[in-house]
Amino acid sequence: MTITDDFQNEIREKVSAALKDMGSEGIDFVVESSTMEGVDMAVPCFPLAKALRNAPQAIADDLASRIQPAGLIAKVASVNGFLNFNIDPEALIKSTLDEIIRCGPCYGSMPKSGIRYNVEHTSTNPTGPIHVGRARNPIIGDTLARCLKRCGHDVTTEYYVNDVGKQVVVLTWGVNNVSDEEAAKNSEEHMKEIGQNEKERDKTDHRLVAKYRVANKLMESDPAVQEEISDMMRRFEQGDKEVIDTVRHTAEIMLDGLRETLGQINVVLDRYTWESQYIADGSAKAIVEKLKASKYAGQTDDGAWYVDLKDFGVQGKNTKFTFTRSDGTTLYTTRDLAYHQDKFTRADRLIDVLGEDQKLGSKQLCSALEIMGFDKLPDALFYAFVSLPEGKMSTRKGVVVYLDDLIDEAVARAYEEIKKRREGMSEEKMMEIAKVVGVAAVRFNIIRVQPEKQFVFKWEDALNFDGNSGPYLQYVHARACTMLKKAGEFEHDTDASKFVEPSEINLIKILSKYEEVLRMAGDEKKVHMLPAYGHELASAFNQYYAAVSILNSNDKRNARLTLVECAKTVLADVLDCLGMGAPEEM
RNA sequence: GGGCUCGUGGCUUAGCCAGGAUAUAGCGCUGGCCUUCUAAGCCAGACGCCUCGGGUUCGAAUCCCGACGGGCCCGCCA
Repeated sequence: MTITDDFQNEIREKVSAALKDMGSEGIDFVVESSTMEGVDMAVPCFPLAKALRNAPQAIADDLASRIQPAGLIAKVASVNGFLNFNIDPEALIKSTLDEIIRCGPCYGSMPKSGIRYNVEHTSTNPTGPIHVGRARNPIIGDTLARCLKRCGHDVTTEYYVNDVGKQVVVLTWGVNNVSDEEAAKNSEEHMKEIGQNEKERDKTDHRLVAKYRVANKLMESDPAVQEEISDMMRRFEQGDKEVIDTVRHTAEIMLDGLRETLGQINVVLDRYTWESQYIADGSAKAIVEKLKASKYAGQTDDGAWYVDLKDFGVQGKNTKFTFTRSDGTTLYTTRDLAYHQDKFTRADRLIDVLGEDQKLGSKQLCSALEIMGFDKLPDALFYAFVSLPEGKMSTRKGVVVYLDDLIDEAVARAYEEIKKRREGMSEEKMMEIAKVVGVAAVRFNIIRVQPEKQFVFKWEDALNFDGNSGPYLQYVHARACTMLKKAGEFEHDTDASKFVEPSEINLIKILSKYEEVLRMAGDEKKVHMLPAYGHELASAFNQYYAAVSILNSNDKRNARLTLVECAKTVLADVLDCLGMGAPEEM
């Protein structure tokens, strides 16, 4: 419950009472935050016109005359058919600042809900390094998880590792049969193809993917290799423990590389769940039996089982959702059902962060769970694909930017900036800050765009450190920190009468909105609201900073420093929620 | 062929779900501001038939219908 909620409730009560006075009890109306400058909340009176048989302006005038400013309502006015309200600035200022001082980093966070959330994200196939197209997934997923925690939920993040299927088998064959020399040669060609002169980096995922590329080529050109891989596939399907373990082991090595990359951008997952587990423990088979027993189940002439989902809103020429092959073995989707069943034993609500290509699959999954009698279904957050200006990202066509390269480039760029402006700073310190700043630029650039919008990756934008960017927010944090350091000890002063500058009142109003933003970003899954808020906050701080001399302000010094500290506290939490560091200098 | 989704200044983008007053911000552009708390900054300015056409409404960027343009999907793949 924020002060804005209280304010809104007071307006609601007053307007209801006034309407009752006017003999129109119980009429519905809305209280909305106003876009007009100098107005906080408004009740549009146009919808009331019909019921009251009067002009909107007249109604607003009438209502305004019946409502006296009291409590949080400082001013009531009738303008153009709107009933406008202003919040008591003193109450807003005092309660906001006191609350931030009282809560510290937890300001804006909501009380424990007791709800267990499971956020599955990233889950890329362990067959190659993460490229910027895939990077949207961990960044959205990790940010959402951080927001949900602040909404009071218990959140677990999870990566579903696909260690079953042809791709990982091919990878495994490559790792065991392709020589280092062959891989190195392929690596060189590949780097030339994607237009880079450097050597492919010495990191497990990059090393292994070279062997995967070679294996794929050999499989196409050499029937003997094709046969070996098919044989492995057969043994895998039959449950040959040796093959299954080898494949899993390979996937684990690959995953080490991916985990390292994710760690670079501050994404750490709580749990890794292996797809092969659901074959081993028989739960995928149990799903098959359950679905077979349903009235929607059927079998093709070849013996493959499916459920028909035409009654579940699945459209198109093929409404059948197949869950076994004709030989009775399970499919990826069958295992995914077992996986979701498992997740529901560990969490109350599931969120899957998925590429938009998974939309139909996700719907089918939900329908199948419904058929099996699940009362709760997973929720999905879809994001549109990332492409490059030259077109769709594709490792095969050599149109690709690896996340590792993007991070390196951003950090190098940040290092240049620091070196330019901070003479005499130690090399070590500069590197440390560059890392934090570069990563922030990368994450911010991706999270700032609404997930459902298509995203064209541009180096120019990703390496932008100005304006609406991660480093911009960090810069403000650093500014606040150095100012507080220079100020030394001071007493908190939240006396509202000391805050009179428009820029400081604006800043405080923005601070007061943080909880609402977290609720939108978390519970409403609108993750992109958070970077927008961060920019708004940082921008307001910079305006304040430019307009008011803070350290030399006599009787207002403590009050202003208090505001700087409060802004710093909130901004630090915004940065943390975005998975970005909050440097004290830069 | 069918389904889903996006379309907002030169470029990127908020607002759309819960319709309201002058459509948000950034990049880029023009001009100004560092002997004063970090100029990764601040201030001022130019730039918009909110893709198009209908409809609903006192009122539409927002809701409905239709077109056009981009993306994604319609495997006994994962």
